[in-house]
Amino acid sequence: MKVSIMDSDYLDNIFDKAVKGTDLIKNRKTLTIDYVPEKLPFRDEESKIIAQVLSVVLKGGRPSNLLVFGKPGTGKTAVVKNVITRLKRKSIEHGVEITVTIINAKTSNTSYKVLYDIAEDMGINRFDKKVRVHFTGLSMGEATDRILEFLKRNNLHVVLVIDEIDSLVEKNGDDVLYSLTRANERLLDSGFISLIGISNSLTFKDKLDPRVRSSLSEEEIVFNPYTVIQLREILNDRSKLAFNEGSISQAAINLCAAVAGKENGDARKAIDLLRVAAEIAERERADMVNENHIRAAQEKIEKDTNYEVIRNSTTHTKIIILSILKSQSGMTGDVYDIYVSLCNRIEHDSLTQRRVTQIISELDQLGLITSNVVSHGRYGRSQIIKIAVSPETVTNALKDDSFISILL
DNA sequence: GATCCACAGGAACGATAGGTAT
DNA sequence: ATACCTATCGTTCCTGTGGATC
Repeated sequence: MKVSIMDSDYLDNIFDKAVKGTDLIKNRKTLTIDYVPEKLPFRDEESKIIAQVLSVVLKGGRPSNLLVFGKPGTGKTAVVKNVITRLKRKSIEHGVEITVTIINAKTSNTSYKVLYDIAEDMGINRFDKKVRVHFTGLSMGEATDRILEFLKRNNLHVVLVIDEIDSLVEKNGDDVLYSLTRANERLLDSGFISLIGISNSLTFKDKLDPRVRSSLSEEEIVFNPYTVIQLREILNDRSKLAFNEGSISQAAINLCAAVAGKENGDARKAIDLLRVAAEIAERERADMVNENHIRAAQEKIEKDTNYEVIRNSTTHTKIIILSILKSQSGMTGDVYDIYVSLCNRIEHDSLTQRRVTQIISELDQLGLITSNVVSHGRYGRSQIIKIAVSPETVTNALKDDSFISILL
């Protein structure tokens, strides 16, 4: 009986703690990806330029199209969003009507889905039952026509933000962008579209058709990565909002900044790291987030993402990952042979080598494996493929699949 | 220097699935 | 009922290539 009393004390303690809010974290929301702070440190210049470009809209003019470049986590999206909310506020003050549509090209990963999202966001489907842009079934041309028709009829001034625009072009080419940049010619004076493209890739422009390129990048702005010192200050600011006084050590913040600094100055990752570290510290019921929590968080993030990616792959992809793990040499031919024999063992049809190399290069892009092309002279050219994840993570993730677990 | 291996990776295309227009 | 739309996964066919060996 003694035990159960202790138990209940112990539980009470947890609940009390939770209720009293003696947690480390004061405001959890400020550590999530969606949170956009009021002021973004070190991005004044960039904000100014974007604001200047867009300010034309307040006088009823069409702002130049704008292309925003920068590595992930350099604050592109946040700055653009910030400027736009301010612009909206001002436009209401001045009695100017503008429509702002923000879409993410990575989540809506096909050309048609992009158009659908635009239509949805602008509210076409709510206004007009007859000329809706449906989820599917329309031709691309018809969908664009309907969107433009809608703009024309309502004389809308649209600022269209396409986030991660590079992933759209990568996968589907620039057809959509072409028709969007040409849209103003068709609209004449009834309404307009201003495009703001946000790209993670600096070489994005090279993949565009020259006509699209020149029209899309009437204005350009590059976001440089944050330095470690800047990251530290950002994290300091953020942790003042997020944590209770004295719940995080300066050393932990410094380490966090250093880690993220190594990863291209990615502020998003830095903040993510902070959040996971805080969660770990809370679970341990530590009274302060310290450097060890940051290190643990780093490990956890890496493991979790890889685990999820593998677990959610198709059977073929899983077998290929396993083949790479089992292969001694890591050469394509070797991996493929192993793959085929594994497929035979579970009586699963095997894919052609062409398809397998494609899947392998997809895995490479995800960072699950590394591959280098090596020439063996007379004995041909091949990739050397290696798993970039710990073998335990792989086997853990594969264990859940009853099909595959036999092969382990 | 020519040859030739063992692939890499582009292009075109088909089957299938989910849908609209008339 | 029929024509037509796009996306995804896969196949077939193909051209290109770094460098050890002849």
